Parts: sequence; structure tokens; C-alpha cells
Amino acid sequence: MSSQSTKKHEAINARTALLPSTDRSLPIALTRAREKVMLPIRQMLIASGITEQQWRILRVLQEQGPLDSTTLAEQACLLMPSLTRIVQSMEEKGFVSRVVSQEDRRRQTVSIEAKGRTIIQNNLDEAAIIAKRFEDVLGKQKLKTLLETLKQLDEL
Amino acid sequence: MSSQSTKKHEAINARTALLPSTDRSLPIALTRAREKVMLPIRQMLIASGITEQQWRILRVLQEQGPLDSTTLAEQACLLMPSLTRIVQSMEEKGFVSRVVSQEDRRRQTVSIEAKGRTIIQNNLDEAAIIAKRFEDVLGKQKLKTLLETLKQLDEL
DNA sequence: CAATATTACTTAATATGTTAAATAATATCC
DNA sequence: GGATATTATTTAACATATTAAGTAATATTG
Repeated sequence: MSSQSTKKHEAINARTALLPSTDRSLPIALTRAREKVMLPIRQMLIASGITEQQWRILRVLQEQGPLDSTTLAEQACLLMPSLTRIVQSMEEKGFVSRVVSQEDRRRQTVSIEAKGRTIIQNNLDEAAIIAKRFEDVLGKQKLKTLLETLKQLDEL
Repeated sequence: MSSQSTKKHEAINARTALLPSTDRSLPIALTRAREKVMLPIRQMLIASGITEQQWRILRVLQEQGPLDSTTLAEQACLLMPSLTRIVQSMEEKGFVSRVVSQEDRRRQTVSIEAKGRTIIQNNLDEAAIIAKRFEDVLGKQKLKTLLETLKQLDEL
């Protein structure tokens, strides 16, 4: 922002006009928005002692029933190495259970357990309020458009 | 997806209809889109041996000139503890330098160095091509709308 | 059907994310 | 002006992200 850097900035942009500046960058904008949207959810979950990733795992299992690890990772938007560790830790705490599949013993099925369901119950209402707040801020139509555009990016 | 879990799923949704299901969740959609957009950038940067966060730091410094750590963290979308570590490592590698501010000795100013500029030069064209690809996929108007909506979320 | 390839998951190593606490310098208040 | 509060940065501790390599089971192929 200093005047001496402004000249340099313009000089560089003159020969690299193709790339949008960082304040118009899609990756950065997505990261910022994600952070803002995650923050209240993270704060809510502190009381339950779980992370947003663990919350996503519980919600996916509650919605879709028992899943194999690969599908669960995809649905909860986690990479397999992360999922492995998180599910191990959640199993130790009794939130989920794992059983080896009998048809294919490479696979395992992860299920939500009573303790995990309790966490869902304790947070579902507040999570809905948080989601509603963002819907109200953006408006239903803009939120719908946003989700569609984000989906389009995901499906590339 | 199994039929025995479908009944459970519906039963739960009946009494918790307020919260959108995970496949319509804004946090998850943002995370997925971010991942898709970041992937080609990360792959590009492998050749230079830096991460996307280090790339953001270099780009912000190149655009805006020397910055104090707090501003740099804000602009590069990093938390201060992350910035501290990353800048330390980048300083050791000669990509950036740090000097303590004389007006306020709590502050320090971070500057990009020749080695850092070289990395920018080596990747700017390809970064522009990647950015263009997303612009072409979405269309200029939809990208503009997306950035505006994301900004609106950020400014909450 | 045995060698090879693929798949599902795990482990390892390194980097970043996140919260809390520590540190040092500056600002504020009585 | 000295006690106290605030600010800028760092450190610590733990959790996740990412890439690569490892392992065990299944699938494929000659």
C-alpha cells in the first residue's frame, strides 16, 4: 500500500496482466468464505469436544447409514489418510464402530454408535440455526445459485 | 445407501428437517470447490518445491510490496501462527527477508527476495492459464457473481 | 493357476490449521 | 510516571492435509 510499492505493483501487473490479483483470486475467496462459514460451527462443537471433520463424519453416517471407508471419505470430504486417523480416534471414544467386510476383507464398514448419535442430537438444532443464518444473509436464491456454482466447480 | 438405513434416514430427517443434508451443505460445498480449484495450482508448484500457502505469501508480497506480518497474514489468508512458521522457513530458504520495524519494535516487515521473485516468474504464466481455465468453465458473469457472493460471506 | 496388477486401507513424513499460552513492546489510565 | 491493559509476534500442543510408500486382499492375465 506504500507509495513506493505502488509503482512496482503497476510495473509487474503491466507485464502479467493475465493473472487476477490476490484480492480477486478464486482460491483465496473460497478459503476466506469457507473459514467464515466454518467458524460458528467449530465454536458450537467445542462444547462436544469434536472437530468439524468429526462432525461431518457423524452427520454423513447418520444420514446415509453404515458406509465403507472410501465412500465415507468421499462423502465427508476427507482424504483417506485423514479419515483413517480420525475414525481410529472416534472409535476409541466410542462414537463409531468398524467391522471388516466379509465379502471383501480389504473393506471395512463404519457405523455411528449411540455416543455419536448423542452428539448429533446435542448439536443439530444449533447447526440448523447457523445454516439458517447464512441462508437469511444471502437470501434463498443467492444461496441456491452459490451452491450450484460450487457444485459445477466440484464436478470438473 | 442400503435399504435398511434408508428408513432410519427418513425417520431422522422427519424430526430434524431444519438442517440441510450434507450434500447440500455450504461448508462442504465450499471445501470441495476449494479443493478442486487448488489442485492444479498445487501440482504446478511441486516443480518449485513450495506449497500453495507459500505461493500466496510470495504473490501478496510481490503485489503489495513489504508488509508487516499481521497484514501479510490477513492478505494471504493465513493465521498468525501458521504465518510465523512459514515465513521462518521461507526466510531460511532465502525467498523472503524480515526486519524489525524501528517505529514499533513489536512489528516486523517481510519483503520478497530475488529467489522468491524467481519462483513468481517461473509460475506466473501457468497460474494465469489455470485461472483462465476456471473463468472459461464458469463464464465471466458467473465467476463475477461467485466472487461477489463469496466476498459477501467473508464480510459478515 | 501362478505371476502380476489393482484395490482398500494404513503408516510415515512433512506442512499447515487451530486454540491457548507466553513474550516483549507499546499504549493507556490513574 | 508507574501499574495495567493492549498489541504484535512467537511458541506449544494437538488435529488435519498432503504426498508417498507400505500392506494385505482381491482381480486379472497369460
